[in-house]
Amino acid sequence: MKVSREQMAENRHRILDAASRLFREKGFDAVSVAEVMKAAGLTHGGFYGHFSSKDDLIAQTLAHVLAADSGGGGDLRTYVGSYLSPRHRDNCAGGCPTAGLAAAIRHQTPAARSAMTEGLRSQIDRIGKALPELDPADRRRAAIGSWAAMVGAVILARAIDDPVLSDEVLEQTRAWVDAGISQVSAS
Amino acid sequence: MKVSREQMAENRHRILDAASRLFREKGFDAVSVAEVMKAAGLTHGGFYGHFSSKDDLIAQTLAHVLAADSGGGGDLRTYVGSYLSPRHRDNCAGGCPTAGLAAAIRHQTPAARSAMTEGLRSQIDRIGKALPELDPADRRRAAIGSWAAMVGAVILARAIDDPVLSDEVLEQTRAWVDAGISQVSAS
DNA sequence: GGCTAAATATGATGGGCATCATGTAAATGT
DNA sequence: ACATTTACATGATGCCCATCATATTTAGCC
Repeated sequence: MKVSREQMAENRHRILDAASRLFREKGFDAVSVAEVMKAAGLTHGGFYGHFSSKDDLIAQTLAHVLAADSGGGGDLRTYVGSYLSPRHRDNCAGGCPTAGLAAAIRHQTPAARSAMTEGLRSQIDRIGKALPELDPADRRRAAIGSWAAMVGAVILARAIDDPVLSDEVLEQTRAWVDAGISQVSAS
Repeated sequence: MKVSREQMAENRHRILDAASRLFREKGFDAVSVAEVMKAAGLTHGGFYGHFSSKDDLIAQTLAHVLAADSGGGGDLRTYVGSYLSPRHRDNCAGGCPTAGLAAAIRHQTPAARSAMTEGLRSQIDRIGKALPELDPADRRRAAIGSWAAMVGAVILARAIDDPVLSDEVLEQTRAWVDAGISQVSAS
């Protein structure tokens, strides 16, 4: 049955949100189109009215979730602390899309890779802006190095099957990033 | 046809090597059992004589490749430099299994996760041993923080669709890790 | 109010893949 | 040397999934 324009727009939004959560939680391959539609409260039939293919859904979902990805205008240390927390590690579905999906981007279409690239570019810029006390070269290096460590630590912490070591990876990386930012600031 | 004991052992080894390369290059899901066997010079029929399932192959492949993963007894800065090189970024199939597979471990069986955990534990220890000038607490923090940054940077560099930014992520992370190691050493 | 087009539902279709069944020939032990 | 076991090959089987075909209902326009 046909639905109103605004209902359709809301449906589309729900599909993207559902896809975003499911992809982060289970990976692109392990989520079926039908599963996404069901999570959005629809059936699989209407899917191709919204997207031309599953690859198209992936690309649009990435653009959607990376645009929404704030990173916060707040204090960088606070952000690092929450990023490198057990809570974030355990919340794949609602957590950072870069940590959850960056490694899988390699196997996706150019459109998806492009969306991820732009998301990373702006994330690096955002972190850089949170380090105004540094000169531009140090700022760039600190932003990229910190971001790589943060993403890497969450990926490793999620891969590790021992809660003690997993917690340690998060906490030591937090201390390391904090120290790196401070040391550069002091140099 | 039956083959000799040693031929069978060699076949098994070839299967694991082929699987290791294919998994790193294309991911666990995108590689079929038949593809692995073909790459090993066999047909898919004999597979279940060597492994009880594809999941079993994944777990054994991880144990195989992570045991072989040296990380080198050489200089840490040299290792970091080669790890964070465009050459390594572009060589998924032959590159670090952690960078290629860690993010996918989340969706694998407990046996696979356990193999990855042990691999990471020994890798962190190895990096720590390459920092003998630090006291134990700093050493541990530097080892974990550096390793997280290295893995994260390679994953990000591989995800990015712009060679300039991708190269920059590698190079800036290399500089950041170098500086971090030095700063801690000097503190 | 009635017509038309569009959004979604239900129900195929076809291919890929993990796993299994069976055949075959060679290695191993006596 | 022979029997037997066994490692591998060939050839199903059945499931899951992306995509398509068709039906249905209702929004949007006159």
